[in-house]
Amino acid sequence: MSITETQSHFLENYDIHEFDIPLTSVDMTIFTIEDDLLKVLLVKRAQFPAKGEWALPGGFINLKSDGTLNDTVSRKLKEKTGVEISHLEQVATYGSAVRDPRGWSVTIAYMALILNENITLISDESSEEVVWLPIGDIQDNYQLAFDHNVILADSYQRLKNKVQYTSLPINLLPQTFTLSELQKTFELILGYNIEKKSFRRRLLAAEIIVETGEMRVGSNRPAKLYCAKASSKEHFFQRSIEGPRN
Amino acid sequence: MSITETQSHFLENYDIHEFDIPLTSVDMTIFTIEDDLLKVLLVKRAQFPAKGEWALPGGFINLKSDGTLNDTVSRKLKEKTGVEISHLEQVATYGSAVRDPRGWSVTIAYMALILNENITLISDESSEEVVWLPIGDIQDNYQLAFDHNVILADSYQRLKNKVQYTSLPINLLPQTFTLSELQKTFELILGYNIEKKSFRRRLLAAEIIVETGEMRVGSNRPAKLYCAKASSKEHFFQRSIEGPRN
DNA sequence: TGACTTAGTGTCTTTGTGTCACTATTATAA
DNA sequence: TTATAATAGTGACACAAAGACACTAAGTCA
Repeated sequence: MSITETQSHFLENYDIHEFDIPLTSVDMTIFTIEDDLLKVLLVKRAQFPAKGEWALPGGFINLKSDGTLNDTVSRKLKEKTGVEISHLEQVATYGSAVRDPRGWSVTIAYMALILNENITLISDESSEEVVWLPIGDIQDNYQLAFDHNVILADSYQRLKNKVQYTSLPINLLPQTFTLSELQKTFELILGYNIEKKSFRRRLLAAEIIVETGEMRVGSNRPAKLYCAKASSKEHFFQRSIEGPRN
Repeated sequence: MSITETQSHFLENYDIHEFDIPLTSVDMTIFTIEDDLLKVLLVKRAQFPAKGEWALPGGFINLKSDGTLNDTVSRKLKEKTGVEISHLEQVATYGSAVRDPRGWSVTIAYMALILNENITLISDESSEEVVWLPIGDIQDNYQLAFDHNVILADSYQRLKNKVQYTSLPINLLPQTFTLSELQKTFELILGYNIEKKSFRRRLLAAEIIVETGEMRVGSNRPAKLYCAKASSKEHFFQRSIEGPRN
């Protein structure tokens, strides 16, 4: 037999269930800004295990319909929020014998940023409630299912790190925005204030946003509106942005 | 029934094989420095699928003996090289319906740095050959099994990125080393030369290495020997190190 | 009209890196 | 013994980008 024939033979007789393999799922930390707070989407689980507990949304890969892991995650997000993702990235994969009572399990954790506009959260048979909760509130007062507190903390840390040297927060704002609004978004995530002049210099020098010509009018002096260049929703700066030195 | 009793009942009747779950494995890109070259460990697969092809080392989780994913990876590394890892980090997780001919599969990719000293590579029933190959050579001339060329490229990119703003290369050197040796290691990985003065200023200012008091004698002027502080094998610098401006 | 608020700028300081010529200390070979 | 090459290590200025902060600009609201 040739190598190819032998391999075909091998595959015909291959039974995936013959070996012990871990349960494998995806989970996601979906961030948005609402009422000047950084919030995360949580679901109350309607099924065992961890029935009735708060958890990050997630689920199993559909081996029939999902071609890739990204398909699985996009599908899950759409099931809960009905919207497209603005920014999605893998954070880390967690696997151990004890993190799920059903046995050895692996979960691939993602972080997503979405714009909070016209979103209606959707419950289904797997989740009896779906809500946005402020990140600080969750970390202080919520005991999440499985190891989701750890996953949440890691995702938040990743977000904070990236906000120090990328333009990620643009993904949390609408099409057009003022520099003050953008700075406010950075500050909400980082948890400290940024010097106005440094911030503006940095963003304008990067040439990743463009004046629309319109102004935001409302309270006090009108502000220039900007929109992001298509390719610049994840611009990497050369240096990190710092907080106040004293 | 209470919630707890109901959950026990659920678990007793839970059969992991009832659902379709993907095949889940780990793969690792193990880097070392040998003969002034950055090299990666490859194995020639002795088993189907991809029998006879070169691949990154990896394998399945042992649900009995491995408590965590890290256990799996450490075990695999020890099987091939017999040594402990100096630095290990998760790079990314790859999953799709087509990356493995056996069906839907997920692999969690790790990157490891090890010191190339007194290592004897070990073949076993799963790999008929185990070798160190220069990274450039692999990328130019080797068609690896599965999607391992992509995994290798991503791992190498991660390494290069981190070398620009961390002290990772310390993990590729012995206990004591000179600043020139350390600089050479940075340059090998980055692929460009660093200005000597900038490099030394940066490392000394970070206070992550200490003079041992000994000198490396040999050719020409003796050089001070340094050793890394325990906690500083992954120091993060505030700014990236750059190549020459022109 | 004047106080208040938010938008946006001018400019000096600070920090860390790039550049590059210079000194220092050894091996090696004439 | 001395010159030369090679590697180790430093001094000093230039430059880039961020921090600090006072200032001007243009609106709202009483």
